[in-house]
Amino acid sequence: MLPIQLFRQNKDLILEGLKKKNFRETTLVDEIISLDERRRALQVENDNLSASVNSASKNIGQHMAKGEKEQAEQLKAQVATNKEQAKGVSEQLTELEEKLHDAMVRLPNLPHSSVPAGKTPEENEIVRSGGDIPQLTDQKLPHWDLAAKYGLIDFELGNKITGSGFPVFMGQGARLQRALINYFLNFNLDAGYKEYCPPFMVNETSAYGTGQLPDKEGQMYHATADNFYLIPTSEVPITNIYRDEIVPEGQLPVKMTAYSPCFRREAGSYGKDVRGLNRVHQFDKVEIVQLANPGSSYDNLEEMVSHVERLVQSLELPYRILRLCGGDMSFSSALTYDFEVYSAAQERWLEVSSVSNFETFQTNRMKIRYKDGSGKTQLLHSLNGSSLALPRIMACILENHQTADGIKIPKALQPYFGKEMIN
RNA sequence: GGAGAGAUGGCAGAGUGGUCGAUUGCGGUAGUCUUGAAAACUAUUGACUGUUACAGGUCCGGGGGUUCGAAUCCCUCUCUCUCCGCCA
Repeated sequence: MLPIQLFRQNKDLILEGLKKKNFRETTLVDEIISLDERRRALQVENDNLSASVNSASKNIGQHMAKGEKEQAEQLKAQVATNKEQAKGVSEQLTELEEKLHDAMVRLPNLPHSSVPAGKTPEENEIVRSGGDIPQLTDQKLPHWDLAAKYGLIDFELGNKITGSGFPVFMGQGARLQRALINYFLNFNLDAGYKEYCPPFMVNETSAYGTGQLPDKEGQMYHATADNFYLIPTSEVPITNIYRDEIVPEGQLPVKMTAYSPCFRREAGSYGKDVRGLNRVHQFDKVEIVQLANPGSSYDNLEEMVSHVERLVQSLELPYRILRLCGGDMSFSSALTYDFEVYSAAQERWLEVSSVSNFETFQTNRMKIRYKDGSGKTQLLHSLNGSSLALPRIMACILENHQTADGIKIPKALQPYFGKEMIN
């Protein structure tokens, strides 16, 4: 949610940003401005009525105490008419506030100035790349075949137990999952992140706070009996830890990390995108989240990007970092870097991490604030990134590190996996 | 699941219809004293909205009601605690 002050002060900036993000319903902006003006006028009217009721009520009390019944009765009559008016005004006010709020939450975040214009993923900007693409033999296999060959993952069994998109990891495959989770968490801890193990279901307020609601309603699994949502990422519970909090400036930046399974309905996906581990309904991910001082949040973003980069490098995988164009960015983000790893067997790039600065878009909804040097309460900036999502990392490890003798485990991972090879 | 008790400012904890946005203590901040620190003392210290700035308005778990007036009375929802039951 954008701050309302921005609409009053700099409408053009909003329109420009929305255009870059290819957001079409720009009439919402004028609607918001006019709703806000009407709301404030009504607010003043309402406040004045309340003020006169308040002071009259005080006087009534004093008259009653002195036994001056007549004056008291007169004031009562006056209060009654005031209250009649106030009732109508406050009903209108509530209605306007709701309308205003509904309009505000439908607007996406504005892109940072460095975001390239563009509508499709092809227009994303390649920032840099690293690692070497391995030369595989003609016997190279995609990960779903490797998973079957070494007994690592059973996709069919998942169908039987739950449905498609719920793979069963087993044997060395299950062990590799556990190794990756532990390695990622430790890597994040070493960089100063605090570890959390949050609930995997959240209430409506939390889902709304990080922007999943109302924007992505249909993408989350919904436990309707209790009105809980299965988390699509641990960003949701982790960021909500600080909902309605004022963080002491000395604690900034707040750095948090968590492992969680992630649940996504992925309605509308199809084709080669969903083969094997490329797109599943339940997967594991280690997330990093920061709450940062607005003055330095883009430094924090760069720091997170290079953190994730070192992690990808340590897995000995070829990667590239993209700066997403306006049209490919998420609803809530102001600037997003995507990490893609090259799958030498599928001969395509797979997204494995997405690192974003949300500026005040989430914190405005969640009221996550700090006190600045002059003692004024200000919104913090929130940032997050995957560090890392497991399925495609696993796919790429299997595919890129396959040899005739088995699959080589990257050095950094060996202490966690306990072996040098899957064979 | 059953029965009972409760939810007040960063924390603890008063307040059961009328200057209560809220006594007090702790904590925080500033100062006095001190070579410095501690202690002691003094002052100050909630959030939101709104105004150029004042003023004004809202908030005592959420929502609704009674009343001229509600932290205080009534209804309802949520959550917490205690006991019983069940249970990884």
